[in-house]
Amino acid sequence: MDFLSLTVFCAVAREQSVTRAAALLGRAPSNITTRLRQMEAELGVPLFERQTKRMLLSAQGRIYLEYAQRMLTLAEDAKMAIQPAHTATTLRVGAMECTLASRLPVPLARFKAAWPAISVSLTAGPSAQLLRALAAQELDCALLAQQPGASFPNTLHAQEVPAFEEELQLLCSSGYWAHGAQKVLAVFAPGCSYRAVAEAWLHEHHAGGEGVTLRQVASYHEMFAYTAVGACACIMPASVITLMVPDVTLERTTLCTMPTWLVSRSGFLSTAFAAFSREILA
DNA sequence: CCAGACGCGTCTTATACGTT
DNA sequence: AACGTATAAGACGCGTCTGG
Repeated sequence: MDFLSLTVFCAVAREQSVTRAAALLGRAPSNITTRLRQMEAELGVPLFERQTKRMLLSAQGRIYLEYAQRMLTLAEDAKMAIQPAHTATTLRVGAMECTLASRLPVPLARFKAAWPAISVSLTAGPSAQLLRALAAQELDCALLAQQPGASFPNTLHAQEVPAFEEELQLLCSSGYWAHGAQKVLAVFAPGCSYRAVAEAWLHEHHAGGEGVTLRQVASYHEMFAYTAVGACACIMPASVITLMVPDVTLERTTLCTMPTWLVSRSGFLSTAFAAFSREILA
């Protein structure tokens, strides 16, 4: 078993196809097939269930994939330990849009200066989507909001550390709640942790949301613009409001604080991730 | 120590086979 | 017919062995 075989195995597992894995790795499909057969012969178990047009991981294959990825990460780490300036690697980071905008620019700049050979791939999304991507091994780590005490899904086997404390504020135009008209609360799509806070707040303060409708928006800028013109109210982190630098008079009421966690799969620790964690938690 | 012979592993190409 | 996997045959590169 060598690292090339592990790379081949991981590629087929990811693509679910020998042909696509072969194209990805720049090799002939038969070469990929041979590698897999050698691995299966050596291990004595089938790593894949061959279907008509798909290669699906067997139960043993799924177990082995985790180890294969760890071995490849470890190998990359070893190279980085020897030649930190010349080992190109990518750290896949997921983060909520607000965290990306308000919290990450400074630590990311510091990280890039200290580790120029490490590329950072950034994915923005709501917390639930980031958790799914983390579980599917599409991300190495993610920054997402979760109430203290709430647990992450068992399937993820997550390890998490608190990174930031966000103060969530209710933002609205002056006297917005005093008007008699139908009220609107701007929120992000389901899966956003702050939307859950907004819904809980509605439930508690507006009889389960009676008389208030939710308007789904795609960005904080959209949310802020609707709020500024008095079309709705919204709940957003104070750090994001600060970024907007509003020159309009809006009422701000602090509702609660909520931690943002740096989450990764249990046992995952690469040099790149360790360095990134240090910058984030500094 | 060096050069050639040899064996082994890995690769590609061509082709067969099964399924949709 | 198109797509995907498996197999066979031959080419190539590399390491080891051996004789000069």
